[in-house]
Amino acid sequence: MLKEITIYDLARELSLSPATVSRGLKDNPAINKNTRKKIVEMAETMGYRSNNFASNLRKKKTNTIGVIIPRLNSHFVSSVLAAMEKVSNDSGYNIIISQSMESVAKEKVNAKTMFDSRVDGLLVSLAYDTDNIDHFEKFTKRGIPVIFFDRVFQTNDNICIVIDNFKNGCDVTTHLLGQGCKRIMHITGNIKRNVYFDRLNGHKKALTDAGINFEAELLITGELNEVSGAEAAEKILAMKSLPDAIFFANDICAASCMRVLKQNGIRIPEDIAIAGFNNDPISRMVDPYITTVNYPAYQMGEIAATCLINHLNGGTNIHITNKIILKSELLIRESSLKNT
Amino acid sequence: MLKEITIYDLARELSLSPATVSRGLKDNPAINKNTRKKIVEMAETMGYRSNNFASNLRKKKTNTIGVIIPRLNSHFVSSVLAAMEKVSNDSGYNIIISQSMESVAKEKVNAKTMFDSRVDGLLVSLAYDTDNIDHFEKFTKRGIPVIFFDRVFQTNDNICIVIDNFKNGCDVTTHLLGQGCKRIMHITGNIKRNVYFDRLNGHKKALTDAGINFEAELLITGELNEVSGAEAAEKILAMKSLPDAIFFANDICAASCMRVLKQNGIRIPEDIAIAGFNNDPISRMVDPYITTVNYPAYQMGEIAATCLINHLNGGTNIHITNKIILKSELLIRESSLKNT
DNA sequence: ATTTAAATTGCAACCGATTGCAATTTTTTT
DNA sequence: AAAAAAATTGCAATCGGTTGCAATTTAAAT
Repeated sequence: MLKEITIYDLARELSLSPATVSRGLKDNPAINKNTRKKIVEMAETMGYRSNNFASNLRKKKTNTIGVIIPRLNSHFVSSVLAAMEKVSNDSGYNIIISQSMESVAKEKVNAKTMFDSRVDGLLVSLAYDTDNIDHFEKFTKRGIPVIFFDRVFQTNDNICIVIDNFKNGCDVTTHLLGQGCKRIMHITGNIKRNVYFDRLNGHKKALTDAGINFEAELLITGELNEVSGAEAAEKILAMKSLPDAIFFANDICAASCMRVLKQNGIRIPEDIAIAGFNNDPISRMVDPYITTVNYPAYQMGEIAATCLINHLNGGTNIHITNKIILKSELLIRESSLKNT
Repeated sequence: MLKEITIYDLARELSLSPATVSRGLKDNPAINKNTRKKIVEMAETMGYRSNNFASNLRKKKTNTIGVIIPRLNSHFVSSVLAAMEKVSNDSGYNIIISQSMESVAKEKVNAKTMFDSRVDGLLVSLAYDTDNIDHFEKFTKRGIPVIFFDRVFQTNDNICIVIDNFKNGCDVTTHLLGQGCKRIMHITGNIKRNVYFDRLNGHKKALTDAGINFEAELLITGELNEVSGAEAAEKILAMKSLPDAIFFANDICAASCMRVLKQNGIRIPEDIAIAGFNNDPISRMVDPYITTVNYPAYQMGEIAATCLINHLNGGTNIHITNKIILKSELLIRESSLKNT
């Protein structure tokens, strides 16, 4: 069990003061170049490693960013996290990840844990049923920046990074209409959640523009997972008059539903055209490939983290910006192409 | 911007010493029950939160566990992490996650970062090409426990948590043989990696037991991802004599390959039976469902974390155990059922 | 050679919780 | 009621790095 080397050890060895050693290691411009060189070399040979706790204690800064996500189980989330991790590490920040498991209750607990661990900033994508963000107030009150991404709750003084769900929803439905579809179902999640709310409204807008009435019967809200996809299929098969297209708010649900429909002899896209959302790899694994909306997950993570870190480093002031909208676009594939 | 409350503030308010307050908050038995009660209440009303850095600095313990994984993009990894997170949080530990992106180089950097952040323990699943674990030596030298899971490198003095890949590999192939298959391909990853090596050997064993020679032509090693699955399909379609079964070392690759085969008119399982590995959700999203091996991911994460934390808390001595093997079993589905 | 300015380095107080040991108070025993 | 034991509480040092300010050294200006 080796002994830990401190700046005091280095100082003694170099006949310098700990203050000078500290500054030398931190590239403080007040330190002479040669002195710095000696310090760094000695640190190297003695196997010194800085003690973050001592440093954090004094600086009242943890160099840690907290990330709260609903669940760590989609390609989307994985990509976002990969980007956040890269950006953070490159800037000398650590990240702590925690999952709300789609529950506000757990989200609140997680927020408290993050608070108690004194993260310097927070990146959050909200749970399924979160309908206010009071539990993040204690952060803003203490001046700890919180940035929301994807699943957001917009207020006047928070920052959100999103895609244009309304426009994308509208694009998908417009595309389906363009394929001659008239009875378009929409299968989505909790419409209290911005992403689903906006996609639905985009869908409605496209219908209205085409002079078609939105029928409540053609809307199903659920969990948007594998199981609910299969359930949706059963419901659809039981309908007296089938839809000619289905727009899902995510690809997993679309793929799962499509499978059951196919098993029941429905031809995709001939009988029913299908479109999903997210460009999850699964959309390219099933037959036919599913038309979807490409979601710039990696970029979203990158931007969210960069934005937060810039702010923490005193660069750009975060509070000038209020909303960042990333570009996302419709990817048309076989599952929705009726006329070729 | 609220001021942070410290034990000194509580002490002043209660006319006690900081030492007593500290003990009171930590349920030290030396403190009188009534005093403790007063302290806790005052802490509550004043909104006190403990400063981990001061505590860590003094105690030389971080209450943080590091997790290094190849990549955060599979259902398997997500499940493992979910479990680790739960167990850790329940025991008052934080976790830091980092991805090696399947590269030893990055794995080494990550290990260094973890070391410098002074994690109390480490949970590791190795990268694709890691073939020694020297970069974890500095941990063991300092008495920091390291537990390997899934992708491991077994030596005499480390702990590994795994499934019986050999047996499972053997089971899969035996099942395929039982369906009357004779030319069974195996598509796998880098066979330097234990998991792939063992599955391959299990496969060979089953063949040998059935009196069938292993043909090198029937083995493909690759990245085991979506792309490599499609590539494998092309290779197979180009073979003069097709295999009658394919055993993939993961489900993603199996699903992707199956899709291309189907597009080329190959019937699954009639022409070629297919089996995967991991019980990834995708195995139940494609048509037909893919026969696979159920991998107890959540339990693996749970056990790995529990084991580490028990050790850290001075419970069981980790060094008595050397290897933990979890139960995993073959899930037979349509993709491999030739005779029904 | 002096003065003035700039560059280096050191002093010493902090950051906030923990803990061995001593001091004090309370309870029990004789 | 005095002595001994047990229960509480406090003192003060410690963990290791940071930083405002002062002190010293070196370089530039007069």
